[in-house]
Amino acid sequence: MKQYTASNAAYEKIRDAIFEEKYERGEKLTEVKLADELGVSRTPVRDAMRKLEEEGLIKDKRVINPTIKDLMNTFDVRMLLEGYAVRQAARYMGPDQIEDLQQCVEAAKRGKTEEIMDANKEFHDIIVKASNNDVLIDTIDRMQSVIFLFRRTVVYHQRPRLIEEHEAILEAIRNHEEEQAEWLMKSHLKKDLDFSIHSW
Amino acid sequence: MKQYTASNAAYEKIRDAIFEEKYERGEKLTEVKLADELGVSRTPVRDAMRKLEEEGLIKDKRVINPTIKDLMNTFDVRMLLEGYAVRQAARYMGPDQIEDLQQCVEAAKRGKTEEIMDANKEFHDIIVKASNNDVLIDTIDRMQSVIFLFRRTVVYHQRPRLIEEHEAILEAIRNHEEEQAEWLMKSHLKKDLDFSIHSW
DNA sequence: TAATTAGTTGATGTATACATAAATATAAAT
DNA sequence: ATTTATATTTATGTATACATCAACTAATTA
Repeated sequence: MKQYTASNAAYEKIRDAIFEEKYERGEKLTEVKLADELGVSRTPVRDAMRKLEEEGLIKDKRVINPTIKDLMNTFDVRMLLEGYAVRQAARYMGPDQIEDLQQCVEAAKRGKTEEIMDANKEFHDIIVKASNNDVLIDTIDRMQSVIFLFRRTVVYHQRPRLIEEHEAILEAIRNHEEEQAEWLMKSHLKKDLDFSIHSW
Repeated sequence: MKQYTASNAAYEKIRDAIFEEKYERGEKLTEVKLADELGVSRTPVRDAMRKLEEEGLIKDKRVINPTIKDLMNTFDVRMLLEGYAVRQAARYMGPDQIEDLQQCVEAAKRGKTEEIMDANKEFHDIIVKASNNDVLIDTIDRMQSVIFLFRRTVVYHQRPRLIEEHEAILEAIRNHEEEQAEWLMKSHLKKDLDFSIHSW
């Protein structure tokens, strides 16, 4: 269970500030300055910064400024892992989980910006979980922040054909077409990558 | 560049103590006790423990006790990532790097326990680096500790046919046979996994 | 006896003070 | 003016004190 410690609060605040570009890319973050801003001591700030270094949002005390290559690297790994995950999904997923995926697709069709984003994220999360591999799940989880940082969410939520691609993946899962599911997932992620790069 | 801070020293000592089973699997590690043993304050111990939690050697303040499933999960991810890496190696590696791999194989043939282990580790490291993907490199790096913890090194260094398998992979790389290299790497890792499980 | 409560111990979270190291600015010298 | 050396500031590393929280023990009561 997640606790409400000053460290966690600091972590979330700093992370969100980075997402909202309150701190610029490449900007040096010092412990005292952050501690002052957040009204806590340096100790929880250090904890938070360590966690942020883990997920790659901070590097050498500076807000990262991901390059195109960084993003490509991230997506290459993601394609491998989610490709595997969707294969497992196509093989083992039960009707109830498939129904959950269906719900995500529906929700993304109806909803507004924020909800669309959430539903699409959930779609991937469910598939990743279906891998039933904690190492894989954790690895993908750690990459999310960098992806999120890179992506301009305002633009991204209306990426063309995204929902159709999810639907196609869902169909492949439903029909237990592993090979097809993997291929669809990989090309889906490839399009995500290209879109992210070009809308940059 | 790595510094000689008390935090780093604490990290290495605790890690090695876990490897040497000075702390039992599942044992609860408290900050004060470790601080006393290492002759430092709690602060660097906390830093060290955080780092160890990152790489999965500690979970919830306890030394992890990896299950067979944990190991299988780790190897499944490793197979995906190193499979990809060796493909890149087969495609792009230059003669000098191939020579380095050759040296690893030679060294493993001649050397003694410790050197054999190092040379074989180095063989994989070179291939992983050839992926030219930092995200992938970091991900594999983080998994090493758990693999090392699980493996009984005394037994492992004499796993049958390990060197021959490395040689076969090297040949595939030399001949730019991507598909073959990937297949060989994956079955090589599969055998590693099986050996680790059965010699348990 | 089982269960609840109070009290005690121990562990972690947080703030702060001090020490060391890094970075920057200032002055001197070529 | 550029470099070298020195001084000053600033940031980080480490120790320690205190506060809070959790775990355990003992005692009281149903």
